[in-house]
Amino acid sequence: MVPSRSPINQVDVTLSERDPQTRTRLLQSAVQIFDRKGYSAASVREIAEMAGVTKPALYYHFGSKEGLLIAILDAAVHEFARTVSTAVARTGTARERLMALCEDVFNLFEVNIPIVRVAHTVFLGPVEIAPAFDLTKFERIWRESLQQVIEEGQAAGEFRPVPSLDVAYALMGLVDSCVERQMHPGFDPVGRDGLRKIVSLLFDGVSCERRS
Amino acid sequence: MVPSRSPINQVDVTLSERDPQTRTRLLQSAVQIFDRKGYSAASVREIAEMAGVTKPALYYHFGSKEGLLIAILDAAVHEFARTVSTAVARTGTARERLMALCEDVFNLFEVNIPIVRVAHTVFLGPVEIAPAFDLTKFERIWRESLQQVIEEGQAAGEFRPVPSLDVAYALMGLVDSCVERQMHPGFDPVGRDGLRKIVSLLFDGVSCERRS
DNA sequence: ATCAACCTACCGACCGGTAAGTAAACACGG
DNA sequence: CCGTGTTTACTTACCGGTCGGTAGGTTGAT
Repeated sequence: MVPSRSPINQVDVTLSERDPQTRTRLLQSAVQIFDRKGYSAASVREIAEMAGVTKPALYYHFGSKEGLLIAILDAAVHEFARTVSTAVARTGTARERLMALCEDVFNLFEVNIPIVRVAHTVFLGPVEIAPAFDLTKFERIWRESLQQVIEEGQAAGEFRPVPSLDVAYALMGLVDSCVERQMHPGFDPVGRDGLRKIVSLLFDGVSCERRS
Repeated sequence: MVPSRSPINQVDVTLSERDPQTRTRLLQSAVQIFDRKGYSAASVREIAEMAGVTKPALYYHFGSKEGLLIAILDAAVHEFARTVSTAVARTGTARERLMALCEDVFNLFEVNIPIVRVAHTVFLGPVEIAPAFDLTKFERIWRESLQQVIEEGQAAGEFRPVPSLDVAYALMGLVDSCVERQMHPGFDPVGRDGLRKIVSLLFDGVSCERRS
């Protein structure tokens, strides 16, 4: 398995231009390997080979294995923030906007499952392996956006006056669990329709008679 | 760090009896190390040392690193099944029984967070590291128990006639997300009270006007 | 005498990371 | 337009350390 200038594995390269794609290919390869093997079990050799370069090229661009992971997570958190901020700017009832926000986050995660798995296992996984990167950014961005729309809906008389934080936790839990069901082959995927039905349950309630 | 017969680290041993605690101590040590370092990054040397034995003792009892992991997960799934089956046998309204089931599962997970983290990262983590063990057992046991109570509640006219699977998914998602918030130091823990409030939201609904 | 339950000592493979060399692109004084 | 540092973006070759796993001996109980 010699590192080749024209790697057959995955990303093909137009050839003979020195830099411009190397960094990107390293990032793409790292996401794949981290996804399949996990961060700890992934080897920088394998990542570099898949990208068609050698190990020191990786260290030139990212400094360390952890630097590579942080670069991936950094890009992910920026894309997540972009998705959420555009979703919040929509119009409609608070319920419609919350549903759209949940769907947009679900869609973003669904098309980036490898990155989601990496972030997820790094975040909830072993404490001593955790990189110098604040993964709670994801949670804070999402929670604050949700709470904003929820409180607007309560001010408009659309929602009952329950604590907006609890509603935000509930919505995040529902979306997360739907994403997790997409992540594992042993689960029946719920899909966007399933997500809509489940989130609707939270809005409308399950019990016939309401308490409170 | 010489493996000692009377390990100061964690589990203390009554001393000089040869076998009977070794297997148990290995399991307890493995849970701690897997929790802190993750399965891949954990070393069998370190696990054996913490248990006060040497590596071949571990291989004598469990055959391989993966065998050790499977033994942990096996015990966990049995305790989980026991907890769920006793919780389902309670009396009361369907809502009360579902709430109690969610609380019992939450409590079980809360006092076993290291094992939960190990199972969680192994289950949702890297595909190629996944052991020869069916983690969907957890999901199946829990989902079927929930659906049973939900359908009884619907038959009694206590719940609206929505698909019981959707309600089960929602409840599992809510409980899981509360557990995940307990797992990470960067989150404000929600606790049992938070769980009750969040699950109540699903029963009573958030919107003022119900659709459907 | 047998056997379960370990121990010591060792294996080859692979790990993350680095030192030192090099080819191409670029900067710039003449 | 040319020669010539300087810099960028890598390369080959190597390091000490650790990994999971095992061969074979030892010890105490039955």
